[in-house]
This record gives sequence, C-alpha cells and structure tokens, in this order.
Amino acid sequence: MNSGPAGTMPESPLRLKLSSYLKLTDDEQAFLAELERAVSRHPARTDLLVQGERYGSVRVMRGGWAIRHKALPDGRRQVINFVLPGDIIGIYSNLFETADHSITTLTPVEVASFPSEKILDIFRGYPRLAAAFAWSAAREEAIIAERLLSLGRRTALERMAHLIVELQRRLSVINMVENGLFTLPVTQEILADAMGLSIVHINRTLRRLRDSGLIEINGQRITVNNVGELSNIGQFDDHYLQLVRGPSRLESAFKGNKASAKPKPPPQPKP
Amino acid sequence: MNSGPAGTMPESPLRLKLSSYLKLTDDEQAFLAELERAVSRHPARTDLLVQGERYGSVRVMRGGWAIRHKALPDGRRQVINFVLPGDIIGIYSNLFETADHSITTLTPVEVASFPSEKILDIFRGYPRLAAAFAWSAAREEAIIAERLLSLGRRTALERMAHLIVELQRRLSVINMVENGLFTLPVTQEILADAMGLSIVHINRTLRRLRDSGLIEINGQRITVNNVGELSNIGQFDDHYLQLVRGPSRLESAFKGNKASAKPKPPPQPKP
DNA sequence: CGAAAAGTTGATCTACATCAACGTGCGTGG
DNA sequence: CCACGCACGTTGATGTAGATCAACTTTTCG
Repeated sequence: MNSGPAGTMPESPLRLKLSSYLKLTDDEQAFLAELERAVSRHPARTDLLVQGERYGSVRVMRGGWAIRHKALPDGRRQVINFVLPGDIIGIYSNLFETADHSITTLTPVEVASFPSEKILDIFRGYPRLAAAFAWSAAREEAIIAERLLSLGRRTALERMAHLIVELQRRLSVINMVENGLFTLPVTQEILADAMGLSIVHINRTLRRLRDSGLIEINGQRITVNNVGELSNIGQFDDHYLQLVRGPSRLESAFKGNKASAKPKPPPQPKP
Repeated sequence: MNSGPAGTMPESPLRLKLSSYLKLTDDEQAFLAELERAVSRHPARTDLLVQGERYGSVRVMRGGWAIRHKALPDGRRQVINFVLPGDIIGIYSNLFETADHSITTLTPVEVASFPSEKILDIFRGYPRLAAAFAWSAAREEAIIAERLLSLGRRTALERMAHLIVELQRRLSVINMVENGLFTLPVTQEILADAMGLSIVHINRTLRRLRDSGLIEINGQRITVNNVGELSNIGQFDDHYLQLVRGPSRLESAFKGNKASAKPKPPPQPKP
C-alpha cells in the first residue's frame, strides 16, 4: 500500500454520485476534493477493516471493488453489500467504537481517507454537503433493505436477476457500464455469500440465466442482454436506488436558507 | 388521531437512547424536546407511511410498536425492522422524494413529527446532536445488516432466538423489559415476514423454544427464561447494538471543538 | 354470541443444500 | 516452457430444512 496525496486527480466517483443528488457549489467541490486528497492503494483480497477492529477514519472508494461482510463465529458468512467507486465506507458507523463488519477488497483498490472528526466540520460548515452525505447513507441503507427483501422473499433465480440489475444500475451512474457490459470481479463463492445460497446453487442459477440468453459471462465480464426481462424476473423496481434526480426536496430550504428553527405550524401527519 | 402539542411530556425514549451515546447539554435537550413537541396518536394497524408515497416529515416514535416493511408486486412481504419507542422514522431517507418502504403500526402509537428541513438546522446549529442522530442511524443500519446475516446464514431456530434476544436488548434500553418479561405485540404472520419463513414454520420453531423451556409465551407477553442459552443458539453478539457506552470517540473532538479544516462560523445557531 | 383472525398440528412436497467427482484456467517454480 | 498445484467452476446424485396443503382449535372482538 502506498499513501499520500496523489499527483493526478482524475474524476471523483463520489462527486459524480453526489452531483446526481445536488448540484455542488465550487466551494463544496473544493472541500470534497480536500476530503479525498489522501489516497492509498491496496491490492486485491486485502482487509480494509476487520469486524471487531477499531475504526480509523472515513474511507471513500475511488476505484475498484470491495465487499462489506459479516461472519458468524462458526464461519458462515454473509456479504452485506458490494462497495463500489464513489461509496463511502462507514461514514456514520465510524461513530461506533469498533466495526461490526469487515471490508475486503476484491480488486486492487484506490481509497481516500479522512479523520472521522471532519464529519463534524461538514455538519457545521457545509450543511448542504452534510445532507448529500446523509442522502448517500440513506441510499446505502435502502440497498441493504432491498437485499433483505431478496433474501427473505425472493427465489434464487429472482435474487440473482435482481442483483445483476442492481449492480448494472449502480455502475451505470459512475460510467462503468458499456452496452450492458461490465466487469464483475466476483467469485461464485462471494455471490453465494451475498445471496444466502450455496455455491453449487449459484452456479446452476447462473447457468439458467445464461441458457435463457438473458446474460453472457466471459470470465469476469458479464453482459446483460435483456435488462427488461431480467428486471421482471427479479421484480426489480429501481426506486430505492434513487437514480433519477427529482428536484431536491431540500433545495428550497437550502435557498431560503433560514430554514425553520422555530416558527413553523405544527405539521399535520397521517394523510 | 389527535394532534398538537401534548399537555404532559413524559420521559422521551429518544432522549434516553441518545443519552446512552452522548451526554446531552441542557441546550441540546431543549432543542430535542422542541423537535418532539408536535405529537399525534394513531390506532393499531394504521399506515404511517406507504411505499411510493411522498415523505411528509421526520417522525419520532414516542410510544408503541410499528414495523417497517417492503412488499413485492405479487404480495410477498418482508418486514425490514421493528420500530420501537425512541426510533426515528426515516431521518435520512426523508431526503428521498418518495418512500421505498411502508411503516405500519402494530399497537396504538404516539408519534412526534417535525419538518424535514429542520435536519439542516440540526446540522448547522447542533453538530453534537447531529452526530448523535447519525449514530442512531448507523445503529439502525447495523440492525438491518445483522438481520441480513440472519436471513442469509442462520437457521430458523437460530433466527428466532436471535430476534428475541435482540428485541429484549433494544427494549431494555428504554426500560420496557422487566425480569425478562416484555410485550411482543406481533402475530406469527408478522414474525414470518420478518424472518423470511412461513407462518407454520414460525409456529413450530416457537414451539421448540417453548418446549425447551427457554421462553414462555402468554398471549402477547413473552418471558425469556434463559438469555444465555438463547444467545448461544442465535450466535448473538450484542456488539452491533451499541449498548455499552464507551467513551465517545468524538468526545475529544467535541471538546477541542475547533476540530479541523477551514473554520466556518456556524451560520444558523439555536433559536 | 357468532364470525373472523390467529394459532396449532399432521401429511406431503420442493427448493435448495450437501456430497462427490471431475474439468479448467493460470500463476509459480523448476 | 513445461508441469504441477490450486483456486475456481461445473455437473450429477442424494439429503433435508422449511414450504405448502389441509383440517382443526382457540382467541379476539364487534
């Protein structure tokens, strides 16, 4: 691993992702760039964080894939989520003493990190940015909740279909898909641990998807031939991914700026 | 349902919960109380929020039980989490346009709500409180992640054991358990939807736990006779619940206060 | 009190796990 | 440059946790 400010600073996937939610000012972009300045590299199959370990700092994935996973004492393992470029590792769970999960790289990876205390700076000085980070955290939770629905109520075939579509969508946002083709640097064992299935069953399920012509796989390259049908099978509803940028609900609050604080008529819940 | 400022203001479960993370100043407590001022009541089996619907405001559970759940188009349903007193409903997902899940009450419920924009006020004027809220959100995500581990890699018996211990612990923090006895206002159908199992199998699993003397059930009252054994069965590691209050990692940052980076005067302080 | 909701239990079915054996690509060291 | 080893993928045979179906009992509640 190799640390320190990077000489070149290419496009930041995080900025890309946050921009899909909120148009960032120059000031905010500068601050964001500052946060991502300390970059380090790690080879594939490295633990960036180990369950039970103390948190160090907040990490921002700049390139490569990783998984967030939890293990049972007897060795059974569950992959909670895939960590893709632009994802923030433990922005809030950093407030915990120690990690309740591990992060392991799947490919060589480029990670920026900044001390946890800077979160407070964001809160204080950049509330809009803080909201964007919060949005990103909410999105991540939504992804996990959707995965919970998969494991609880979808069949193996549906789960696989759903996962493939989800990854395709998430990667699209950061320009990592071309004509339905993208890299899936993942063994069947990892897929099994992500979907709560056995390796063998993953293999058979992928075979079914391949045989029906919906996807093609060559090594780590996967091509989605028919997103529509795949989405149908997985009962995929992309709402939870927050891909379309509606007019931000907070945009007005940001503009009027004074926000509220006191004078606001008691809200009327329960429509 | 009955809205507006409540005449009496008993102990706030949220304050209780946050206090387990951070000792709140008088000022912060006052602000928190202000946030919880607009209280409304809802009967059992009411939707507080429906998948696909627009978010209204941030809600704080003050009393009663609810579930957060997602449904597939064909009707299959997954309970994502149980919403208990002190839990905040959608603090960050409020930044989404519309909800990707539903919230439904299980019992009569008392809910406080405040407009989403106030989140910005918290960021700006009460960074410590913002951190406490973020901690609470991280804790909720940790609970969901642990549930994902359950559905993916634990057997039915293990899942049930784990869930019972989890609920017992969470309820303990807000003083809702007495000698291992607590109210579980939940049908077996809901348990089934939470554990990704069938009703019948939930029934048999509960029977096994009852027959082995680990728990007793009378209507909606459940008694845990042997937490230790139940924890073993469920491979329960309470780390993710963040129950023990270590010295907050940010405590020092809060004290030294200036934190780091570009010092910006807090633009919008307290009311 | 009567009906619907919730809980219970046995019989049977099945999606997925486990076991086993073999194929295949590839990185490393000789 | 080959070969050996090993991680990974594949496929068939068989086992099983949990689903489904069905019938019945108990509780809840208008």
